[in-house]
Amino acid sequence: MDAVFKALADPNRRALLDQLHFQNGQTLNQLCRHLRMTRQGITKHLGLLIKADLVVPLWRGREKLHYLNPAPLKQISERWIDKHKAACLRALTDLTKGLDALKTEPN
Amino acid sequence: MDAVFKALADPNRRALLDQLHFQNGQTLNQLCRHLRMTRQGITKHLGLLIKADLVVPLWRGREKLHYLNPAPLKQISERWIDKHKAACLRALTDLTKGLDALKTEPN
DNA sequence: CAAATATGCAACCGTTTGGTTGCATATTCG
DNA sequence: CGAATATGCAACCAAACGGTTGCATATTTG
Repeated sequence: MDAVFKALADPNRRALLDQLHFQNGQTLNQLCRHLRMTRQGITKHLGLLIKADLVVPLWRGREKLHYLNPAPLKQISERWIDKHKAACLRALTDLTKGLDALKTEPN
Repeated sequence: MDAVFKALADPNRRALLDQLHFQNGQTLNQLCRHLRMTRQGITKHLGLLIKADLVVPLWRGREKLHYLNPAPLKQISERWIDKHKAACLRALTDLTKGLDALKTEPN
């Protein structure tokens, strides 16, 4: 869970996910073409994505294919974001109540 | 957008959001009681949450009340996670296709 | 087998991050 | 007003991060 949030924190890693979203199962070298960075740098980013289980590597000979795994994103959405989304209305009423309280008891 | 992802990357900040989710509109001192850290440390974390617009501060006298703003989470969910969730089935078929290709052309 | 290709691993380095300490400022209360 | 309370601001520090360079390893190809 923490690994997923951390993995999503970097724009380059999100770009890698987007790239795989555009075409799944790309090799490391293929992914390197879309990002101006060293191969080794990208390897590190992919390492975090793999550790967070957002990407699944698959060896074919000397090539390493990379596949998206949407499960962790689904989990985050269900177990975290939806919980906060559900409180959307409540949060707004709380905030407006706070503002009202500010008006009615200005000091 | 990037600020939101970065803000969510730290477990302490997620704990602060959870705490506000439990009780909205808490002051800085109130939030300090639930996290073993200096007040100044928490101030920094809250600063990032506020900059990411996940938390809205509201001054009442010398107290600073903190309210959740669920809008950015909703955006992330809609514009990012759902997009990837939609590709869930596709990603799985891609992966199994990759595995099949591996079996049929083992070398 | 030798050359080329695809990747891994480790060291290194500047910058950011997470957290602290110390002190200043503003508001409330007796 | 003076004391207590609630917070802000800045400097500082160790650790993590993002990225590079250099070299090693494995696989394919001629």
